[in-house]
Amino acid sequence: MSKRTNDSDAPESADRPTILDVAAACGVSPATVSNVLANKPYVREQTRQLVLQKVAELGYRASRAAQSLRTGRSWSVGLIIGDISNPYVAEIVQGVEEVLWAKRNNLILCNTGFDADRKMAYTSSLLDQHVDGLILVSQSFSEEEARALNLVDVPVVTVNRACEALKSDQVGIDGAGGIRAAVQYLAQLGHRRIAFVKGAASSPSADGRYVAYTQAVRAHKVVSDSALVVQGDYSMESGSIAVRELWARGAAPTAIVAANDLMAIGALGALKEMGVDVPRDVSVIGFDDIFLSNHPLVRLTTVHYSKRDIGANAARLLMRRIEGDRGDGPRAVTLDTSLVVRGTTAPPRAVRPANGAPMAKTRVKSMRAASKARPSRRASQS
Amino acid sequence: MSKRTNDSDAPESADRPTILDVAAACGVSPATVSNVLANKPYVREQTRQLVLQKVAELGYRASRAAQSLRTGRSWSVGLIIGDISNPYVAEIVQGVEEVLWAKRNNLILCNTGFDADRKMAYTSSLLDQHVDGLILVSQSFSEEEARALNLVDVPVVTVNRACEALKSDQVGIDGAGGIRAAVQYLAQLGHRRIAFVKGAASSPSADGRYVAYTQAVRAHKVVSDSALVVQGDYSMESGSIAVRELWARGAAPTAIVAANDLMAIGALGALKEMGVDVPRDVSVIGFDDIFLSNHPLVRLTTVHYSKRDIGANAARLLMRRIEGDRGDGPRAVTLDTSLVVRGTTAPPRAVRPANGAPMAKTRVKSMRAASKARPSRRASQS
DNA sequence: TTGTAAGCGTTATCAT
DNA sequence: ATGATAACGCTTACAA
Repeated sequence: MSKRTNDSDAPESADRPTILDVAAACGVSPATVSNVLANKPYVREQTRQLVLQKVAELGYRASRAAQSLRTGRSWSVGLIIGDISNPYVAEIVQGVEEVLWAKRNNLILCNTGFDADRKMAYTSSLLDQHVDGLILVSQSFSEEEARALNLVDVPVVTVNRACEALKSDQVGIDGAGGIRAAVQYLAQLGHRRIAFVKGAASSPSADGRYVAYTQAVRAHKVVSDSALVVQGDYSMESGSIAVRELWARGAAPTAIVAANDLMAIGALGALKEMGVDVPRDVSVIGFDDIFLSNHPLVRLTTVHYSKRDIGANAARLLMRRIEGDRGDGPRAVTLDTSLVVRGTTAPPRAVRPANGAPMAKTRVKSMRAASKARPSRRASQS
Repeated sequence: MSKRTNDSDAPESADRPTILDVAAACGVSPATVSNVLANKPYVREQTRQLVLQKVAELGYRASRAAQSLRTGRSWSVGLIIGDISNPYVAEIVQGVEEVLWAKRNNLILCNTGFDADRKMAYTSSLLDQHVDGLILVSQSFSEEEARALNLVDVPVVTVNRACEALKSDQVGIDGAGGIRAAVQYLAQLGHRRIAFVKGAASSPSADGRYVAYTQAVRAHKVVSDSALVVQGDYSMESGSIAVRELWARGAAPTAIVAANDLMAIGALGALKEMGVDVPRDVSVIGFDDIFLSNHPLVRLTTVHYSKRDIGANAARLLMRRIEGDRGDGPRAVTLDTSLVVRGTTAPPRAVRPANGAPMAKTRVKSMRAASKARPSRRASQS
């Protein structure tokens, strides 16, 4: 019998039945109930049925706290992100959520606002509760931080950033390939003065994209001029400022590549306010293909990749590690990008009469966008 | 002494120190360590210092699982939302996250995709882990669901929806007041044919906004015609469709009020494609003031309210209950709205010459937008 | 002011 | 195939 007061006269008692209640109801030991619930192969079919029935009857649900305490697993993973209201982050979260849900894991969301203290506090709180793993989006731990947290044993995967301190798995996108495809496409359209709006100064991904821009500019023999490069910080606002800066410098470009969509869209806004027509006077290409970019009012040509896949891949990588995969060193998955041509790109004014279709709506794989001759190559291999 | 193998010769052992290790290191009992950590008033200052020091030295952190098991509290709350990639949801989450963080509570995020089965599965999983409370965004439990989950005792607060089954606290916005202010503003501008795009058919908030529209139309003696009302579902797509439907019906309106921004923006897209100029040919007002709406390319006049405040209020209400407030019945907080006049509204063509400033950028409290005579009144009181 | 000991609800290791 | 029993790491009476 249960030690509780709820006997059969009061079956709807307020507090939850424990495994002992189930065991008592079945006339078996708690261990057997546990074995049934864990699908152990050696329980007699008859007992299994009985237990299952009583479990349903009593509405028994195992206490996660007790399970965690006993097994050391919490069936939850921590997701540490910088800014949940950034539209592309939401999609990543969705991808993560989906695969975790499939494995009945919980997602514990931590929003740091890119504050290092909060990141540390959150992480150690997650460690307190024995999360089975950690996913960091656009964040990383320094050697020092990793040491302070004593981040041993708990699997970590980073998104859009490497973490040298741990040798953790990571998933990212081929940012450089995307930028190359964008520059190449503009070059083929006839543009010679292609400006670049850089991402946040502290961001590794921003560096990579900038390097890719400079390489592509050289490769396509297009004008390379430091006056065409302006620093942004990934925010929409900084895109507007960048454009004004560009024009203030004199020699305006005929095309602009921004390191992300938010800045490209900010640029679009500034251009509109300045009375510069897109794409007639200037072409604009972004990076990310956020929700907003496909809107009829925006129709931004941009580098596309699946945010949801990023999240899903991160979660899958993590689950593999959690499930015991100690395989060869850190794994890294890099997702492909593709250029989506929408309404903000066209040949520059000079060559325009000779060339049609400024509003093409095709989506093209990065390389194909520029080089019809070799349809099977990808930007990431160029 | 600790029963573990890590004595002072191997202080950096891999597995985490327990309270016993700390107690041993201090030469006190585990209870004392616990008391120190719980800030019990009666511990000797000297002991407190010693314990604190050793705790820091060993890097001891209490196991949440053990604490939960013992105390029944988990220091985490579940947040059940329909669609995390909806831009306005992200801001609500941010508000929730902020107040939970302040109280060092965890946020467990559950994305149901508005699927009832997933909602139920997630909820019972949250219950398994003894979450201290639940926040439901734009969702609710039926009597039956509530019974199936045995949702007793765990505090719940709903956002943008009531839950009659529980008599839970709720936070919402004065949607009706916002819609009234929108209609009133348009009427004062001189519009007579004001269309309305309804929200999702199953949504209580959509009903409320529609009712407010009909009342306002009557109050302002503007044309009331069922041909001016079209069903949407809160999606951008449905806003586009609604506009085409409206025009297909013949007598086009001179103004459109949409039950949310996404639909209003969809409408803007369709109007652009149809060559109908906004605001010259038709005015458009949305509801929500999402991030997108303030963009230079969009500049949507809309009903504003603080999404972050909604989240913060929900979290605060919940924390009060968790902390033991059993006060008088369900509490409800209703946040104010205000009309933000941007670029998508102007007087209708007929009266336009007589009236200026179609691009006013002022933000106005709802009522003031329409009635300069009584600047202190609010839409919610009209 | 501090220590002892019971117990929270599981699961794992033995026996049987 | 099933049952005792001992942890897991903490908090909290209660005793000292």
